[in-house]
Amino acid sequence: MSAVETAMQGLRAKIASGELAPGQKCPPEGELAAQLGVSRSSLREAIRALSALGVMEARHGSGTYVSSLEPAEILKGFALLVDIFPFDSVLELFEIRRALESHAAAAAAARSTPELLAELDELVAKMEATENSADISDLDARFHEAICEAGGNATLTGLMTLFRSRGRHFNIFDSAEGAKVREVSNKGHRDILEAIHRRDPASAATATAAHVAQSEFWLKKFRPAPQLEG
Amino acid sequence: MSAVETAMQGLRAKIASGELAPGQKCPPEGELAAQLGVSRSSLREAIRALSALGVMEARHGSGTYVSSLEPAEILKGFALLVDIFPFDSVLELFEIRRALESHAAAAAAARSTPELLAELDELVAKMEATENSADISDLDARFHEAICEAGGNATLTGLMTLFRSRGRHFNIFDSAEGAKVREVSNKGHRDILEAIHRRDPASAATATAAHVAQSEFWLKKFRPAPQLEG
DNA sequence: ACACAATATTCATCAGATGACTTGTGAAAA
DNA sequence: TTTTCACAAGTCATCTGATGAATATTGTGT
Repeated sequence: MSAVETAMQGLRAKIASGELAPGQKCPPEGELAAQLGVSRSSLREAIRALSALGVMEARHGSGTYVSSLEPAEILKGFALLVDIFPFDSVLELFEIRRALESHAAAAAAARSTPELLAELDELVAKMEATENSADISDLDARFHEAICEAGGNATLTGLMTLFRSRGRHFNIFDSAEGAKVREVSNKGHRDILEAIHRRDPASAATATAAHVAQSEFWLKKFRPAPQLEG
Repeated sequence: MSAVETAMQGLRAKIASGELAPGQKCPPEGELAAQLGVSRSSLREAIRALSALGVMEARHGSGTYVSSLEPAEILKGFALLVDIFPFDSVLELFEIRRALESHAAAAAAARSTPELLAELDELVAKMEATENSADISDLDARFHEAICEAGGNATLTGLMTLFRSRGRHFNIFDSAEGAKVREVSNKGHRDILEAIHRRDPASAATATAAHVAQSEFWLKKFRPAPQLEG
């Protein structure tokens, strides 16, 4: 086994065994490298790899820490990854969104609270009141996220937020038929919202599936070039 | 921006722009480091991070290559991650499995082929014929994977295989009520199989949801310690 | 008790040297 | 001609040591 693999396995073992608990500070690089029997360079590469996976976090001047290990938290680090997926794969993500967001919407409808309904009402009203595509995109993202959160599964919520992040770069609200897109999108949100108001999980699920499918349709139709910032 | 971040962004940009295409070989470390304006050490850490994310692959003595960038392929690298998730998070993964595998099973039922049916028949027959828990675990995994594959979404298939990988470590077939577990599990597989034979997507979905829920129930009940190898 | 400066700890980066592995080349043998 | 083998070049892997930068701690003076 290579030195870096040795270090990664060693760290993984320390974490899995509880010797290094989530949030805990690790020994300094030099000491840790000695413990694991590798050089500081190799240990640093191992830590860098685990950092990329969201398992550890190195803070300059302070130390290296084990992260929370919550899937929802870890998923946030993968946005960079989704950005470079090929277009066809993005379409596969939409199918997954369709299934999972429907599921979450049904759960949200079953357990909705006045607070959730109030927030969703406000978001939909704001979306219908503006034509600024950036604002709409933000409101739309929050609308879907709030429903996922209400579903009660933080991992699912994180996964959906991650998958949506790529779609947002395509800015379908800015396309040639932007007005039409907004109109149908608003209608979709209304349908979902009403189903949740009625505490109707089945309708919430089908409305959400239809809405996501609609987004997918537009994305396929326009297939605008993604905006790569940075 | 730190040196390693600079290198990662640079590599990401080269990949996103197509300068480095999937499968392509990168320039040697020294040259790449010079291009990006960082030291070899920093570049190596960046490459190590991208390797952990499944975006690149360094082959000793040969060179560094850009990976296929297929989500299904990239997901395979995350098994290490799922291994260290806290137990409660694993339960959240089961809810996701329930939704997604149901979806895939419905799709598989709608588009099943004689080849798929033949394989599933054989897998179920073998599972019913043995009591070896390791074999059963393998066959069970293949059964679910084959159905996901038939669903036609490679990303979804990869995601499910990843999520299942953690559950397998718990070896519920070896628990105190192993015989009972096997019996109910086999019944669940029969139900799913028959629904697919009948080309009945709705039944396939509900049978799959019930089967996954059953697995989740047992896992909660026994909560056996995971076997950490390595 | 508080503010602030000095000190210590720790990660970040760089440079250079050496080892290990892969690959292609060319010569020798079949 | 084809196959086999040794060798050399190219490349990644690892280690060491030194220096810089950010943070945490300590001590001091008010």
